[in-house]
Amino acid sequence: MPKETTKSTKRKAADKAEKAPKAKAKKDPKAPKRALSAYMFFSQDWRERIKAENPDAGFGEIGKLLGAKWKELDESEKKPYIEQAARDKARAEKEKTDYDGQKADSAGSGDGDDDDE
DNA sequence: AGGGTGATTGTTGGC
DNA sequence: GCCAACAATCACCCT
Repeated sequence: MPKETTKSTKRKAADKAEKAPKAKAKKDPKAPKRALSAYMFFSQDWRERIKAENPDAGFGEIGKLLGAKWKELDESEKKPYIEQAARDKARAEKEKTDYDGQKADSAGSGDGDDDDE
């Protein structure tokens, strides 16, 4: 039942251990990237507060503290962050839309082929 | 129609 | 430049 909450999929740590010897994994050549998550906006706003209250807090502290606060916040508190996330999502959406469109446009022409190998 | 997978996002701080 | 916990996400593609 691989569908936990944390530490499960996104574990690039173990993946990075694999390290491609030469075959560079390329899902999408110009991957339009995804969108940010509420956490990103939340952290941007809280990071200063966290450090303000924990100037000694390094990464782990801030990370855990941040997440703890995040869950402490109410939906209304996260709402503004979620809204931003939603905004970014729409942005990423258009990104892919255009990416898909431009991709289909150059499809066949074989021009925009970024081969860095 | 449903499943789950992976990829991505941002913070800090040291080497 | 990269990596690490912390969290969300959710678009992506396949069977």
